[in-house]
Amino acid sequence: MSIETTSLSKSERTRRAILEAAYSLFLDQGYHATSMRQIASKAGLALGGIYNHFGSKEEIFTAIFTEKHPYHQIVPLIAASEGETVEDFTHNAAHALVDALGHHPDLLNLMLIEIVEFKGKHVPKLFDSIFPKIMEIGTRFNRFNGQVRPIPIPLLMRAFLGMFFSYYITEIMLAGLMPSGTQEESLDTFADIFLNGVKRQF
Amino acid sequence: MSIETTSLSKSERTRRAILEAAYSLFLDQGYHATSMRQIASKAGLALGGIYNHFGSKEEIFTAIFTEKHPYHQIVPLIAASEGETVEDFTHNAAHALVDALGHHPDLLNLMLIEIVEFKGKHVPKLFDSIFPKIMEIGTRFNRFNGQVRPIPIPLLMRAFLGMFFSYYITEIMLAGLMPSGTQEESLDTFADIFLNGVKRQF
DNA sequence: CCTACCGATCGGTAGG
DNA sequence: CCTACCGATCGGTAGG
Repeated sequence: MSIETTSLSKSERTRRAILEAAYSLFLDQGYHATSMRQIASKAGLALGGIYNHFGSKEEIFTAIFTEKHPYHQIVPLIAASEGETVEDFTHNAAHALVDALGHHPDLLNLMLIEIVEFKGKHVPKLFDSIFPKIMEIGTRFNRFNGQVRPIPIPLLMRAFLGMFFSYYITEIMLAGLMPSGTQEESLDTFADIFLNGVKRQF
Repeated sequence: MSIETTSLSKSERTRRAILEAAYSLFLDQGYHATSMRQIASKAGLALGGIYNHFGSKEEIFTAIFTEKHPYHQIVPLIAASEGETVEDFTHNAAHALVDALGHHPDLLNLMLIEIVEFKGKHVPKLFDSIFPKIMEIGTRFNRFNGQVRPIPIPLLMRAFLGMFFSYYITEIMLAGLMPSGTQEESLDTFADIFLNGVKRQF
């Protein structure tokens, strides 16, 4: 952010400020509970000024949803993970993810907002740009031929991503309430379960 | 609903009507996008009438969250599932759940609304009433001594519930977008992965 | 990009 | 339980 910002046009910088402000407010309060006035105030301009950059409140959300969706961080990270065996790869990918997402489960909130407040209506458009990358990861698993049980690649990918969703969601819902050790241990266990779950048995 | 309703006092019937109306509206639109006027209209009374039964909009949500939370359906179903082996038990529980929840993933929405729009602030109170039941299920897994790898019971329960969350969430996000076979096949695969994941290897 | 404004709708209440 | 109303706030716009 620091390097880029200085080289952006003033209009572009304002646009980013609006997106950043709206992004953090949406994560914190959800979409409908966030007002255009809050966004304007946090972005440092008057209410009316927003409409020079976005046509409506929903247009702001759409821009955020497609530009800042965690998929854009998650998928490349997984794709960049290394490992000769399924074990290595799964663990590396799992930890790269959690390291990068920090322990900020609210990154998932963008997706949850989309489900709760928009009934997933923006998903199809986003999906088009992401599907190829997901299948790319699928081929990574294919390379571990014989190490993985015969599960259709799309389902395997769904389960792999699902592992993270379930980790984060149960963390949000149960964090601190269940006596379940540290977060790292929990993730390791989740990764282990997935790993043993997809591995071919000998 | 049919048998009970007739034996309830008029006031109690109105209360239920309000809860039912609000429930379906919340699932459909989320909390902040649903107005008290919509709830009143759908429940068949005037706006002011609601306040004879609930002190505020949030009080309605709190009542719904604690009374109609899917946990109340999920946990007993799992507890009632049978099976001599971990395999049988896991599969029976998984299918009992999906049969009962129908294929209505939006039942999960209550929980997602709580996360997105309330930041989980009602969870602790709900958790108190549910924790014992969850641990009860944990002891079920304990009975399968030697069949399951040594995973702390709370973590095992978290992973088990997480399996369903991830199934439903990925279904919402990817349903129809990914070429991944029927829903039943997908659930079976999810259950299989969990099962092989927690099973002790021989 | 701001000021000043629009009509609409919000949650909630008084008074009967 | 309804009618009629409250002040506050909403998303959005005109005009400069």
